[in-house]
Amino acid sequence: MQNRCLFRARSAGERFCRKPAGLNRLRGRGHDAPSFLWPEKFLHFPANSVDMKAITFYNEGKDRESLKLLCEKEVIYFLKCVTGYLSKKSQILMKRLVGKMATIRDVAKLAGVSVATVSRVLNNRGYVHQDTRKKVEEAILSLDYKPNAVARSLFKKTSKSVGFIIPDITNPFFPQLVRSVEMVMKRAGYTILLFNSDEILENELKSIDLMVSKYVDGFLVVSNTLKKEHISELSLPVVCLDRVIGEEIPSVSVDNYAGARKAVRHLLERGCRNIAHIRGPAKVRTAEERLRGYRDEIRANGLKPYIVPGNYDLNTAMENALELFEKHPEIDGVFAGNDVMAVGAMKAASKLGIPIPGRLKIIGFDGIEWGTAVTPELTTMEQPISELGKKAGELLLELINGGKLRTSHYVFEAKLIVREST
Amino acid sequence: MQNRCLFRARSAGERFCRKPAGLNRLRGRGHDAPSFLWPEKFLHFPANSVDMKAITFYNEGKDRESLKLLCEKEVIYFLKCVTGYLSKKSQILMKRLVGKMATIRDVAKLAGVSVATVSRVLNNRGYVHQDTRKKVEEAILSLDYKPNAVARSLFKKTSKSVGFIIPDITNPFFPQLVRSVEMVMKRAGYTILLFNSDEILENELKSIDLMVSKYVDGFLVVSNTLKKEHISELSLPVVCLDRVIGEEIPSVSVDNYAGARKAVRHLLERGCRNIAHIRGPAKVRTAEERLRGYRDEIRANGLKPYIVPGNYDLNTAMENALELFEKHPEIDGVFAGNDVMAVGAMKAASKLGIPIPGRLKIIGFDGIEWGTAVTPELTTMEQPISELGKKAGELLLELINGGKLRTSHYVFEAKLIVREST
DNA sequence: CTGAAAGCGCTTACAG
DNA sequence: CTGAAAGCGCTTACAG
Repeated sequence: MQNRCLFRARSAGERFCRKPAGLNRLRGRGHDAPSFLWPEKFLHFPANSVDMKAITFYNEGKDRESLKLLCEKEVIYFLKCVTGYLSKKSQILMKRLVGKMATIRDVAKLAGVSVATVSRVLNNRGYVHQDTRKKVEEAILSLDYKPNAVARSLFKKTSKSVGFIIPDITNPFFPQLVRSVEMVMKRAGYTILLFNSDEILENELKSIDLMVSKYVDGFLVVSNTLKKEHISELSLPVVCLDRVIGEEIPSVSVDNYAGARKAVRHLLERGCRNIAHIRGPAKVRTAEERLRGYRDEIRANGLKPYIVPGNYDLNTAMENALELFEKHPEIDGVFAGNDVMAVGAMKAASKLGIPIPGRLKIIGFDGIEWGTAVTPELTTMEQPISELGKKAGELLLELINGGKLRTSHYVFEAKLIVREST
Repeated sequence: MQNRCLFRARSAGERFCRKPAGLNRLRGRGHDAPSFLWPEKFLHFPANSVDMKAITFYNEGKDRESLKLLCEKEVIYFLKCVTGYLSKKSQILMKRLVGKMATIRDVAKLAGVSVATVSRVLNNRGYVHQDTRKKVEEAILSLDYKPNAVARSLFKKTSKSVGFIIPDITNPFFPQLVRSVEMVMKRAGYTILLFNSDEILENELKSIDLMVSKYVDGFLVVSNTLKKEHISELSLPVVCLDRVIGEEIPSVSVDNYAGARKAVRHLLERGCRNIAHIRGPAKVRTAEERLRGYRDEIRANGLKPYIVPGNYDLNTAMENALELFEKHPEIDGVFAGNDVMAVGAMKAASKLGIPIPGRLKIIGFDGIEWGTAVTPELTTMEQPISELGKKAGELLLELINGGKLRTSHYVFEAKLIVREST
């Protein structure tokens, strides 16, 4: 039996890329080897020595064992030399073992056509003869070839991915938003890069730089800190979610002002006269708008406003509500800036033994799932979160496909969901 | 004044890439233009006509106005021709207006060095003379150059990004997990690609294909459906989270069995004798383990098991608990497979007027924030979610950097958090 | 209908 | 210390 050895050892740590010295003397020695075997391409594993056992295996036709051993031993081998006259099955096997993906050239070679042709059938563009197409498709299948997205990106300057900057996924408002955005984008073949910004401008800017360098096709952002200057120079489709950044940047949001007024009106209709508002954090647009809505509605009814600070989180709201209820036992209604704070207020009331909705009625804002978990269930101004996400995703897609950035602002209505707390 | 016109109109929709007919006759006409201006590279905008106003502006030295007009009018212009002898300031301006990023070649040209040298200072590798480095850094700054991550990826076969497949971000267990993973990965310079799988194998496999084609450096996965065959052939670092997939795949999880026994033991210590278990979905490993823990602990104490199905969600659990409580009024303790279902059980009890913890004690599993929102606050077996995520991220990073996939399984303990429901 | 070649924007081994 | 050149894996306009 002839020696089918194709492998060659190098000293450990050695690396080279092209024209390694001495390699031009390398020839195939198998009876089916091409006469001249200049290695076009090869992989490198820091090697110690020729692995005789592997060679023996290989000579005995036990490809799998041989290759496995070589991979384990980290021996250099010359991929192209080998694939040049290995059986198709072994070729695939080898690539797998080595974690090397088949490329368009492999497919072309196997199908006996040019890479251009393969590309054409891949992209279904231009003319390809039926028979040629068939050959190519077979090659693709047998090599389990998957086009390399990175290479495609580099040429097309597009990556089939979009970024999504949110303040904090841990805030129960966002998971649903992310989910609905992902759904639309995935359907269109886009991947989501998720960034939590903690509302810190620097983080947002860093994320944007990263996205740009990765050729994202656009991004969605929920932010108060970001200004239009940061975005408008980007010449990249951007859609703002939940909060409007500027006239020029398309956005999808909810009418917080109207929603707040409606919430207060609901409490009024339920007979409340001393209505407090637990407000969200200063400088957060949604919080400001809800506060304004509360103020205007209270004023319009000639009532006295009670405003306590909150931070859109449970504990601050609970503590401040506790203080409020103790200082102002006349309070009979609370409009909380969001559901989480509403739950905080409910806990405060429960601690003081104030029955809900008997002596105190509470309404929140957002419509997150928490509201149905608590007892009594929370009345709230529900935001159509999924629709927000869906719309934003669709808008972004439209911008990406249309190219030109049209400016448009979509405003959804918050919807009163009456449950047990009012 | 000389005509500094550099722009040339084409008919609408026309596209070309190289050697457009007639262009070899194009010359620069500005006094500072190079003598021969073969366009190496240019951008195309479907154009209508030469914009004389833009040319006038340009001739008057009003670069900004000129360029703006041309961009608006979508006129072809020859980037390289122009950048060839435009002032540095105008160059930057132009690129910005056109949404074209500076490349390494622009930097090289501006600094008067080769791209290799620029690359060297960029990557801080190899020798670069101080003065050269300075020149390059200045060019980088003045062009606001950012290296293109995609091109780098293509060469390096690495993308500084990792995937994260989870069942559903909407499940309150995952946001915190995602957050903590993101934190470790971001610190190391990695971006997260998020995939919601809905536990559907096909989705998971699709996501994996996508990730591979995008050269992710590894990924994290929470899945029951994925088998080791799907992963082990990938030669890509993978870490399983929350659920173990196989001996070979490194994992980070919680000892659900022990946690479940501890939970039941806690109820026993609190005096419960008829303890029910609302189990999680069949075939979900965590659910099975918790069930087994419950069963063994109950059996070890010679008690009778009560097991009702649940689906890790609120409503199913509530309905089934309702039925259970009505059929078995002797039940005095509930161990729910997760917190969400525990809240469901609480709601059921509250509907039937069963006082908690007076006549019924409830304990959950997970330690999600919900538990503190409800009244009474939920006793639970808290999983160290953030630590899980952190550990998983670190493990993945280690695998990515180490290259070799070592197998290791980290198991955390669930911790009893006694609150008001027991 | 098909292939050769140039190019996307980087990095690296090699040869000065 | 620096530059020319090849290559990562694709796509596309052009020339058959």
